[in-house]
Amino acid sequence: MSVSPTPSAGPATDAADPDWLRLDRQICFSLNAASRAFNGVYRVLLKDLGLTYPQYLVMLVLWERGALPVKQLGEHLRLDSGTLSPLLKRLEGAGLVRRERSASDERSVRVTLTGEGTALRERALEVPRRIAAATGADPAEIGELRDRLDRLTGALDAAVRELEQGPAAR
Amino acid sequence: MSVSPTPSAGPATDAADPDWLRLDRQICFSLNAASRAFNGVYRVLLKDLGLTYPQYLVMLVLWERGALPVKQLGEHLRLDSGTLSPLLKRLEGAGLVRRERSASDERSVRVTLTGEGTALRERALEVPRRIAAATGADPAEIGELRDRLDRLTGALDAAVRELEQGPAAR
DNA sequence: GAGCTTTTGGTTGTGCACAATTTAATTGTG
DNA sequence: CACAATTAAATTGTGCACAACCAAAAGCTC
Repeated sequence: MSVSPTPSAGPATDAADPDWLRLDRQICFSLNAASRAFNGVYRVLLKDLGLTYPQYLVMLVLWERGALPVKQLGEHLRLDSGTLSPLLKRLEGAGLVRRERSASDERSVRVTLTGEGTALRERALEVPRRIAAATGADPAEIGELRDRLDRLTGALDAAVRELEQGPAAR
Repeated sequence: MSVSPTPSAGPATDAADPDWLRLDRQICFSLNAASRAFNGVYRVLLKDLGLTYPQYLVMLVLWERGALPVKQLGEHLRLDSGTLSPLLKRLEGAGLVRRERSASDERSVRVTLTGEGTALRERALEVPRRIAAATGADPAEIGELRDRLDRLTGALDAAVRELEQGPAAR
């Protein structure tokens, strides 16, 4: 591969080269740190709105798409019911959404914005600008980073599918 | 800015332009998704070792630096005792580390690798290579992404500090 | 229509992140 | 020495992520 050989040590055990573990840590670690740092900024900015960051994501989808069943909400956000069910109950408890069984399909639960939930959008409008300011990067750079992350996510998801069902061959 | 104006609607309220919320969602959302996708790959690769991803990070630090007090472990990983204490107890329960009060400073708890914990390193050596393969990117691209994320994290952390103590002025 | 599979949500349990509080040991100051 | 302030961990409580499992409702097939 195109991995540059370690210029320093290790003639003896190439596989035990500590650099492998260090390099790796920095990749995954950097992403983890960035994710949590982002979370920290959102935590501060959303405190006034009474929302957590995942709750904000749910509200964004509802503001953009209107009422949705839980299933579709989960598809937009890549979250399953184990995460969404309690989250939506808290949003309902806060008076921002209603959850009501569909009449046509009793299995489906439709999530609808209340008046209060719709009104909250006004106060959320300035959040993106403040986030952009916090990143200290211009929109073009942010866009490039986003594309790169999306490609990475696609590759990682594909790798997981391959790892899980590839070797076992079902 | 380079944000393309919405071709469709909204002449009335510029501040209510839905694009702001959409664009924003994609930045934070992409990072969140990438972080969780990475977590998914690690989950699969680390299952054999009996480690979760944060536990793996702790082990990486210990393999690299040797025994450390909880405080320093937390500084390396940006994690506090609320996260580390139960995590370390689980690692101790798995027989990978020991936790012992320092003799010189009874407040401090020193985390030490057991023989089993040290031995586990051998089996972890192949993880980075498999992660790199899963990303589908060459090391140079990964390195660039890492630098970008680190810069982003720095800017976000600075923004949080400013938001929290700047306005209030202590 | 009886019986099977699929779909949709919910529940439970484990583990992590983080804020807030608590305890014990140490340090600093009079 | 007494006493306040600081420090290191632990604990508690809330919320999210995800796996595993369950239940009810549709949809199918014969």
